[in-house]
Amino acid sequence: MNKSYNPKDFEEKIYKEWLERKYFKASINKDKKPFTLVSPPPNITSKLHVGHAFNLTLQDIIIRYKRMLGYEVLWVQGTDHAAIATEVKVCEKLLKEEGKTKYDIGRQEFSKRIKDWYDNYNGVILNQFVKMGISPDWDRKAFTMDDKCSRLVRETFVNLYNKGLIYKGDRIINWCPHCKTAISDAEIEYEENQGHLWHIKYPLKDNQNEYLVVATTRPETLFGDTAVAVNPNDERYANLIGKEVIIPVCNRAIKIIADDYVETEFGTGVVKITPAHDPNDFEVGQRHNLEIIKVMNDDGTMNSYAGEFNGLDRRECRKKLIEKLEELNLLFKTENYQNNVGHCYRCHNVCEPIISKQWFLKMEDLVKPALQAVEDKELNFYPERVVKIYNHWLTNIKDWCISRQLWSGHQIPVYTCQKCGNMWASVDKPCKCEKCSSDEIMQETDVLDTWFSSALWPISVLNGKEELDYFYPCDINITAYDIIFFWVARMVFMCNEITGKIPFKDVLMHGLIRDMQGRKMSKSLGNGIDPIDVIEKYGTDATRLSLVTNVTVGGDSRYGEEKAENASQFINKMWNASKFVLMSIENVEIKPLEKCNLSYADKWFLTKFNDFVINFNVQMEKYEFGLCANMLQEFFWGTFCDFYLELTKPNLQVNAQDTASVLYFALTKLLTLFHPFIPFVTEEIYREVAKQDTIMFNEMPTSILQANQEFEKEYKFMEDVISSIKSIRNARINMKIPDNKKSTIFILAKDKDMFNEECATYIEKLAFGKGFKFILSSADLNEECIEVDTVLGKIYLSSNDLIDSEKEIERLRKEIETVKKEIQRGEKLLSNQGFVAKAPASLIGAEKTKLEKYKNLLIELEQSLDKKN
RNA sequence: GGGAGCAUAGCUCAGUUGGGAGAGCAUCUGCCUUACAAGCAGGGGGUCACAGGUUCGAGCCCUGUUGUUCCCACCA
Repeated sequence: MNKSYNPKDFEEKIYKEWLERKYFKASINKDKKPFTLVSPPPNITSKLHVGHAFNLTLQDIIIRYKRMLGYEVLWVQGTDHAAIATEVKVCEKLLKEEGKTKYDIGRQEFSKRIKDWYDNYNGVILNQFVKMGISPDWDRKAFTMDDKCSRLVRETFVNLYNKGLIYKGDRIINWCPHCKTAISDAEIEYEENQGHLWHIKYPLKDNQNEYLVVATTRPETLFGDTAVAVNPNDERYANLIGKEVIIPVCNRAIKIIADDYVETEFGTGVVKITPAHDPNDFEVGQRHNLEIIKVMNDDGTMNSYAGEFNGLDRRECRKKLIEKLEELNLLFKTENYQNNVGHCYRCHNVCEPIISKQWFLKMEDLVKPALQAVEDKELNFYPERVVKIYNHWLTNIKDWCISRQLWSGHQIPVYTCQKCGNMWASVDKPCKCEKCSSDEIMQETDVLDTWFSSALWPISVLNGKEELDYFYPCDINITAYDIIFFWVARMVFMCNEITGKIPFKDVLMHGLIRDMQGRKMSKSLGNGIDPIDVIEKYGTDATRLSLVTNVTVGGDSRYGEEKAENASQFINKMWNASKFVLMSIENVEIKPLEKCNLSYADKWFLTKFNDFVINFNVQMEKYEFGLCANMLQEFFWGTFCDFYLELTKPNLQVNAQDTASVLYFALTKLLTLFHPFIPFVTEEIYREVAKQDTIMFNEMPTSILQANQEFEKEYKFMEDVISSIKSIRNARINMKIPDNKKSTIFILAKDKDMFNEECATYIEKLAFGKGFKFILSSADLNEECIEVDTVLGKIYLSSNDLIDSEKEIERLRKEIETVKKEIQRGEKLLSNQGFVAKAPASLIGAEKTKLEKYKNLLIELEQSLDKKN
């Protein structure tokens, strides 16, 4: 092993070897139980960011953990085609440079460009992912535009279409004028907007001196008004119902109608009804058979209905129209008004609710089993509170708008005969009409929402029925909570529709990574951390460990580079401890643990280790990876290094073979436990220490001790030894005894049977400096010494040079105070009738024992103090 | 408008069915003790947001308040 830890020495090398040796391969193996991880693939346009790094680390931890527990693990990585994002990039970068639009080159050529672009980029993101050291089966790398995925998309569509679950219709949808496509409700992000509420006069047709005042936030839509509405019970306007008003500027007459939808209290109690541009107005229009007038073009400019404003952008039109209304004295007043305006989740431009002919997937029936599965605990969320969000969304869901007016993506597999008008869905492109055999058939031009294909991912990554039977349903989906609607919910109901089975049992929804101030990382704030930079500086292991340490299930976490530095320091510690073990086992023939002659220290450590491993596995099963990472580090550093390694040092001199064998056992088990978290360094050390090819397939320890091994007596005694060591260290520091003073130590032990040479050595080595010599004593000493009371008994340091009487008296006084407080506490607790009556007996017993102990200690301490005075 | 999370040491956070407030970083003190100064040993530092309640006992359970973050929602 190299002298110091440097991840650059081995991380890349090891990953290459893993790939060459096909360690990540997953295949049907009837001797093993499968474990399948399915999580949303990254967008092909992505760059690895901290969120990905965190997500991938969690996924790889569970995959490696389950692999080591003996499962046949399957984890497929790949990319999602992200139609909108890609199309925008190709249009606005590639084509713009050529001075062309997609319409100039036509759909066929454009599709070719898109494909080229995908071919170029597919793999870029995955190569970045490789840097995280993850272990998916790369041979199965998938892409949502692959033939296999595409075919499943078409099959699913046809199936749903034939069941009558997919329909085409005119509905109000969200239109992004920048992306020039419809988007679904889930893709809308509402942002607070400091806008205005304009009160506009609509003159009565019969008496143009009188008018109704209509309040609106989107005045430019007035060109599409086909009525104004009032509440039927609103007495103010009762006599006007059925009469007509004139739309200002537009000068068209529309009816005054009555509808319950109008709230009397809001605004003026009069609402302009624009069925083409507002979902509520659309419904009102349906009820009253109103005409539908669309006043905007696809790019957000006004059309000819807007008269003189024709061709102006909607925002520009609004400005000019208000000016005009003011001019005409038709603007009654303007109020500041705060409302929520929908923005496109991709380009962040304001979207327009607009009427449009689109394809929809009926949600009502699909959603039922998705809700039922959660109810039946067939589908579980971690943390559990996510269930509420999931249920709420699914119970209030509207039909899903699945069509997009784009040229990239899966084209809707619906065909229309130009001759007979027959419309049908087909998986493969038909060449003739199925009814009249005409070859004049046209395919729908729209493509499907990217999430339609994404939702099929758990199935589309599997090959054929046999794999489906073995690997599906999957075990877990690990995802950030921000895409629960896009991915998780849709995967559930779509996959269930296809297979009749919920696609995964557990969903682990982790939090988001924020900066140290708790802000979202974003380009505009410039507070983002590039995980590649962190990896460059501290290595993959440290990056991974820093991401998962100190996080809770579902909780957001704050991240700064210093966390990677801490993790790196820990790994360095592990490196050095391993070096020590390596030195110790050199030239030693390693014995199996059950044949070792165990020391007190060994028994103590193994007992602690055993408890730890059991608890570790319990937490891992609960997906408490953050807690596990903490526990591991604490155990390794605090228990293994700080105590056990130190305790083995004297034993190595006396009994090298047994001691080294236990050390070897402990280290290899520890490395195995750590491997899912920090795969590279554990592999590197393990190869060196165990002379094996890899640690990757080691059996994950679920216990350390055999069932018949009981070390309780030794364990308890060692706990006292350690406690005494701490007491002595304390005393020494308090009395400022320098390390280089020579002295003899005597101990008056309470339990002489347990107190052997071995335990004496532990105290000598760990509590004192090298100049101290230890002697087991049987009587009180008369000469003046420093006396330390410990749980084991009195310990005396004999050299007069050491004694600083004042310091010692001070220390004794301080300790007496502490002990008195303890006694007070115990007495108070035990004299509490309620406590004695209702607390568990074991607790009362423990408190009594403690009180007794402290009382005795107090007597001894007071005697010591008397002697001094 | 509805819902959820969070509030614990100077900072980042743990705290598993209620049973003596913890870790890391930072700070202070003493140590180059043959794995490790990226280290070792030790110390200081907390009204567990606030106010009630349940209980023998509350950081933990209940109610309310405040602050904060987020999600959902068509009030023109």
